[in-house]
Amino acid sequence: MVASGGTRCMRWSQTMNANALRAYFREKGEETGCLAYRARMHRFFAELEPSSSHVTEQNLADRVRYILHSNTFGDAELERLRREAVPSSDGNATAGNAAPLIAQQTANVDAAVNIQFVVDSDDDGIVPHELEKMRSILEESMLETRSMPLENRPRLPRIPVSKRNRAVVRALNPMLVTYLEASRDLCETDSILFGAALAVCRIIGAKLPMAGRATQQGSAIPAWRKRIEDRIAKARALRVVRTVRMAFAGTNISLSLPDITQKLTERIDDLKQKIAAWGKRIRRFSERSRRFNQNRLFQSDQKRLYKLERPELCGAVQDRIRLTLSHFGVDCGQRP
DNA sequence: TTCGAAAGACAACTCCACCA
DNA sequence: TGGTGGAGTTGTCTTTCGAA
Repeated sequence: MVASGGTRCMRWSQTMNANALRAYFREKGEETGCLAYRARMHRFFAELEPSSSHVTEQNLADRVRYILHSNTFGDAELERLRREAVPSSDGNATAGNAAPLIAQQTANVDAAVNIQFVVDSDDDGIVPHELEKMRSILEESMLETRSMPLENRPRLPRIPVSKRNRAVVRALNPMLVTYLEASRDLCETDSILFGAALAVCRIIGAKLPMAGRATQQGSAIPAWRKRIEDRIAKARALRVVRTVRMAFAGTNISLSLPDITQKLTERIDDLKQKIAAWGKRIRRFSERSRRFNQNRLFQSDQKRLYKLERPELCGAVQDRIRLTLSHFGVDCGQRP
């Protein structure tokens, strides 16, 4: 990601976020307005995250502020990190109780994840003791969802359709009936259903992103472009004649027969044309996105656009002006 | 029906100016 | 020196639509 100023955006993982907070809490502690804590916090963060040497003091301070205001971590998790960094800090009673609860919940979830249950090959049934385990995960998930603010709910992944996953859903369905019948309003129904979906994810071991939208390692290259580039690489790596020669080795068929030669040539031409077409598609996309960005910058900040694109753009603009003027019969000389 | 492109909305992140 | 608001940029996700 490239943010304003042309520097590359980094992706902050949950571990880095936690370390940023550890450094913040450790150096800032309970004090307010303490002096030079940012430098100390920065040094401590560098110890915790040696690979993040490019993070500046200001970056780190911004990041801490962002984490604290964006619900990246829940209150209980924040309190836990604070107490971990500043052991003398007692915290308030609620948070103090919440931290062990979270720890316990995490432990439960860890234990629940990816149960190796036995699926009966005939009727997709699940053995009774696994059903009990699943029921307890379901109950935990629903309990958790009920007390969780909507914005803190994790984004659930799409679950691939498989015999195993279908069996889990089939096994959970009858368990939901009791809860749904007792549900008094839509909110409760919603919470039950979300809890059930969460339970399915946990049972099958699907990876759940952290609450509040996880930071994912993104790629600047769109997926379709990567696919085309792969295709091109594969097509280029293909040695048609050599492969065919190897395939026919040991037989009496000669590759120099006119019919075979013609077919090979056609195949090679076909591949070449495909590669050219794929390449053109990528170039069209690059050009389009370059123009799109220029237009957007032109609308928002012309000064900046000319500064960034000076050499080629100035030329292009001058050409355009010259063309317009010449259209009205004005001669403006040659370009330098 | 499936796949890919385009467009829009929103989230994530960075930088800078300003104030106390 | 630290805190903060706000602007700007880019990535990701979702929806829509057309082509195969």
